[in-house]
Amino acid sequence: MADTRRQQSHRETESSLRPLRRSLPMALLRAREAVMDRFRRMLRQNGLTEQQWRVIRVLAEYDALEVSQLARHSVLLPPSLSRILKFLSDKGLVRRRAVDSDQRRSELSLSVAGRRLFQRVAPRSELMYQDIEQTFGNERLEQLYTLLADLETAVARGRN
Amino acid sequence: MADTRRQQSHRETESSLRPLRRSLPMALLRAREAVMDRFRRMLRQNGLTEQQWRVIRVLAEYDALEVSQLARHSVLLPPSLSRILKFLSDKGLVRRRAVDSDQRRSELSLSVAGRRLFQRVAPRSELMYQDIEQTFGNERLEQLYTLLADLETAVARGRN
DNA sequence: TGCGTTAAATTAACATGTTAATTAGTTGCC
DNA sequence: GGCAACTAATTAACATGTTAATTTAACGCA
Repeated sequence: MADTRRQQSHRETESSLRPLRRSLPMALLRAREAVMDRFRRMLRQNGLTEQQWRVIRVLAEYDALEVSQLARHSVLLPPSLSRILKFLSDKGLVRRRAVDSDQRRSELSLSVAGRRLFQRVAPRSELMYQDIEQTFGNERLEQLYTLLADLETAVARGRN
Repeated sequence: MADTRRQQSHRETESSLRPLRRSLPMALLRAREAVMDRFRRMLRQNGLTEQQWRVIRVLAEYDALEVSQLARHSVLLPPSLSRILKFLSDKGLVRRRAVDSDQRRSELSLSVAGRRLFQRVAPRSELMYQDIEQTFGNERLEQLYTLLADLETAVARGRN
């Protein structure tokens, strides 16, 4: 009887935090890691990190964006994006263009090489998505997208 | 007509990757960031990062674990965990105990101070969970947990 | 016993996450 | 016009993510 605790082993006399299985951040993290594991391998073979690819992908979709917009769309904090943009423009994949009306801002866009890279990698990415759709099922995938968006909205309320 | 492209603006003549709204990794990331934003603020006020708290929480639930197990349960890669354990044991929150049968391994557990910290922070964490449950609804939360676990299983299959 | 192999954990190196501080440019208002 | 307040972006500093290399110990087997 010295140790009857097992799975739910936090002592009942101590503050009782829900078990890890009921942690939403953990569940989201594990699911994301499971999905990204496949993508990361593919991206690495193309010399890209997950985040670098996000930036390229956003620019391919929106054509030209300022840093703030790019940060929002790619879900990157400005400091991270700054470093990534330095890397990508050093590699000649991204171009900067000054904005006349405001010298603090600049517009980012893909270079020709950047577009070529996107065109090469995008099909592989798309294939993986389709594989997931097939394995997981379109219906459940739709449910998941909906729930995730709703969750985002729900927790965003009551902040600020 | 120079720019009729809008949301779905990647040129149709280029390889067509799904729009960002249909990216599962992005959706998972945004949802997680929305949730974590609240937790991170609270944890920081207690001098902890998200990952340090994960480790403490796992140890509170499992009592004593070796590094590999701890890494798996806290969803941290061994290199990250090594650094975090150095930090936590420097702070006196975690203790190491050698394993007799195998000198490469060691067992980690919370110190008294670590347990006290857990007891102080856990209630605040639990409150946030309950707030999310209330805002988002228990039923949808259950659906989400189920879908996330299923997704994990689905994409894990067909790997190695 | 000795040695090649495997395994656990850490360290190394570089990229990103996170918050605070800084820089440079803009705006409002007198 | 000039200055205070504000804003966009970057830089700084430290923590973690990621893969490769290294260290140390255990194991298998001749």
